[in-house]
Amino acid sequence: MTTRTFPPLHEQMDVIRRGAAEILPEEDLVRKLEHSLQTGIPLRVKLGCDPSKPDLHLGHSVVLRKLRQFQDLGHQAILIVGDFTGMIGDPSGRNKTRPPLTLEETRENGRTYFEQASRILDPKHVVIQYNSDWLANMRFEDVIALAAKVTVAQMLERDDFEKRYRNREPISLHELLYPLAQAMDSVAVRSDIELGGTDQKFNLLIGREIQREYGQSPQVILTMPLIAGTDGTEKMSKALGNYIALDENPNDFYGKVLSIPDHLIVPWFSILTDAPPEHVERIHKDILAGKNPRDAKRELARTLVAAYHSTEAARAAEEHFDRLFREKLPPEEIETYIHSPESGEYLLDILLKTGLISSKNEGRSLIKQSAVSIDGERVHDPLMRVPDTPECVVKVGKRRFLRIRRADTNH
RNA sequence: GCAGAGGUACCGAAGUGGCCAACCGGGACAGACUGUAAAUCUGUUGGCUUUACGCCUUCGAAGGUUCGAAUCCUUCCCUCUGCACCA
Repeated sequence: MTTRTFPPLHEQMDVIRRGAAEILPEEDLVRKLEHSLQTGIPLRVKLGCDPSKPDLHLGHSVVLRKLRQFQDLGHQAILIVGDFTGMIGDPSGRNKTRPPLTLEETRENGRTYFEQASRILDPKHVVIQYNSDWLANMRFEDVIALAAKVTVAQMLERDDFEKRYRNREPISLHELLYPLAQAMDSVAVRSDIELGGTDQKFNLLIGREIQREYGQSPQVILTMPLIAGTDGTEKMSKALGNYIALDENPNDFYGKVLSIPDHLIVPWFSILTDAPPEHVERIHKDILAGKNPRDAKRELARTLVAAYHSTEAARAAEEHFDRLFREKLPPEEIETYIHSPESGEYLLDILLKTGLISSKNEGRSLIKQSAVSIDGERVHDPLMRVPDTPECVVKVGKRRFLRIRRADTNH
């Protein structure tokens, strides 16, 4: 363990507090930071990741960004891949038990998780641990002893369990063990601080209790607010489809940000970007003063795309968006399908084959709704064939395009 | 184990022998409109085709009754509640 120097206490606290929902207990954090300042030993900051759903989105970025801040302050980031707990399935926020994964699947997912998280974290200074390393070796009596440390009433306090119980939805016994497993992770890595969304508060607190049982100084817990998804009401989650993935391509990323309701502009700005608080405040005032929120939203979209891709990509995405939706022109790059006239294919066949429609019925109904056009001409006939031109562009709905090129045309 | 309730399309939820490919709501998709992929209004939302009151597959699973079943019967699987049992 190398020793190092850290920024002064109040500076660290300022950074750590920014955007946090809760720090419990704050005095412990101060104490731990002071200790680290004196000894030069970094704090061990734990974040658990759930390998059952390895697609990270902006919701995850909130807590990852916080972890990054700890890294930048000189502390040790510890990422726990829940490969073992993935076999249990975390019930949070969902009313269906997850299908259990195999250990191999969770390992693989853990890898892609880390890849995506590296867009935010400093990947060189992360310790990655797989919790099967310690959980898989526990004996049944160890598990029972662990389970004895909490009561059923405590477990049922957890909002998700309580709700499901009240709604007479199934709760499997093994789900109750999840918080305990997560707590064992804290014991295993001797975490000083554990990060999580506010929905994790319960689990994080159990970690404190169990660490104490094992004679460790309990971790400080730091929760981050959950952000609303693109629909503006529900929290961002993959299950609800209101998310923006971290590896979303720049164009979709930009477009999805622009589609959020106006009231999310300020919260997203302040929690998802590095924009200084004064700047966010300025934007907030401008909007209240009647400035068109579109401009702020465009800036937000550019900022986010720039953070996850590049400034260049952000500009290109904005141009692409304007081209498509303001000027209603086809995009510059369109997938091309080579068509041989003698094949006798109907337009619908081609659209189905290229995935622009998922069934011919869908295609027919889209044609009926005048959602299909060729080179700007509306298609009305479901038995339409490809026009006898070297090349044409088919548009389905607002966003689906296909260039069809005749096979004999040289290019 | 006993008793009661229940399992319907992406989700929620109607439907208890034919008019059911299945009301309605959400979501999704589309058209109009718009600063926007927002809001609003309208439409579509199992598949196939010769687009038709046509054909095929679907209402936990498998069988059966019937001219005809999501709807009735049998067996099985699963969930919830209560009781019983219980280290």
